[in-house]
Amino acid sequence: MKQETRKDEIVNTAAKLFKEKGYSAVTMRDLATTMGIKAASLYNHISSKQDLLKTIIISIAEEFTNGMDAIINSEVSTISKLKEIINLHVAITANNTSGMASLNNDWMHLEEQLDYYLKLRTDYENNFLTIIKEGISNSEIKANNPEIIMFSMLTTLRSLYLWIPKKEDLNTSDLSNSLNDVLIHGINK
Amino acid sequence: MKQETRKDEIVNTAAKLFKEKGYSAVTMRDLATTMGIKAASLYNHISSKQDLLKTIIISIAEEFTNGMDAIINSEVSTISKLKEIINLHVAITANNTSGMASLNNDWMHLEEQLDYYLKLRTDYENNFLTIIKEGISNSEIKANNPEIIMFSMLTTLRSLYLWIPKKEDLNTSDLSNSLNDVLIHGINK
DNA sequence: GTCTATACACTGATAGAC
DNA sequence: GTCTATCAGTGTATAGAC
Repeated sequence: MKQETRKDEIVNTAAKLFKEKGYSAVTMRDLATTMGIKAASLYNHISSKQDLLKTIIISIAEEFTNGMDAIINSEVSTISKLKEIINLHVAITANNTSGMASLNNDWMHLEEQLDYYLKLRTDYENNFLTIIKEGISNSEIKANNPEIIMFSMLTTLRSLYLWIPKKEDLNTSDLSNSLNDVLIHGINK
Repeated sequence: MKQETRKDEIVNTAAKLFKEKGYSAVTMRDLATTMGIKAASLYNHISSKQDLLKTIIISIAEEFTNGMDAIINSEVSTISKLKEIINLHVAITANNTSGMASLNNDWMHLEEQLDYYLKLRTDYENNFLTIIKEGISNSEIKANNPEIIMFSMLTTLRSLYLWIPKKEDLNTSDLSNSLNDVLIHGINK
């Protein structure tokens, strides 16, 4: 564990507030009050409010990109790859629920980094879709509309940040397994 | 079709802008400019910005409540009830994609109506969960964690607003059927 | 139904003292 | 690392003319 710097504290506090009210509704004075200091003091550690958003979102987006790159290049079955994608989302979200909220809801307020974020996001979705289409080709997956399959899985996984903090006794591997059951095998008997 | 009043035009334009940037990031001047008038003129038709949010969110929330009340009181199988819930979400979302974005993302900015909204939402989720638990009791549904089943279905359905506008050639009944396949029957062969 | 003019609180951010 | 003081710009909303 790296030592948490003052900037890290500010970023983490900002992420929590952004999760509650959204980037635009959180003022630098709100953030400073929560930290127990004055707004001007924040600027000794960060350069702008936008800097906070960028720091929160881009690091998580890159985690997803790196995870997906490893998965798509692994030589396992499609069903195994999908399980690994579920594990990836559960692991990243459990580690940073607040940041996931900003990633999902406030990416449009990125300025300089918006295009870069959108590229990471599009690439991720394309890789996900490729995996599903492979599964349909090799008959591991039913020939449903692949976009709907991806949409359904991805929106569930992207919304995990809403759900994980509610379960105080979270076991990430139990959660991954349950999601795998529901998302892959369906719910009807 | 009722005639669209000036207030309706303002509400619909506001919903579109709220969908793009979120309630807090949209200014009354933005809204006025989009309408082709000055900000002050808006106040001849509405009483406040908050009034717009309330109008957008509460009417949709009540549609969901009414739909759910009909479903939970119908005497059909659990699988049929779940199909009807999917139909309900597809129908409401197809009819008002922008409003669904505000419902999902900006409900926390409601003021007087916040508690009322939260009650409608909690009741809806409890009814949904009751239906799933009934299905497990009567062996229509696998004995997975019912909260995870609801979470997975509901987050997918709540995110439909992101997906429906992308499909220019939308056939709502095809979409409902595809979602039913994926959500109920799973994706693996 | 829309305008101009205006109020006045709040916003992100900087300068410079300690 | 935090403070006080401050600025220029923007926020919602109102009053009153046309």
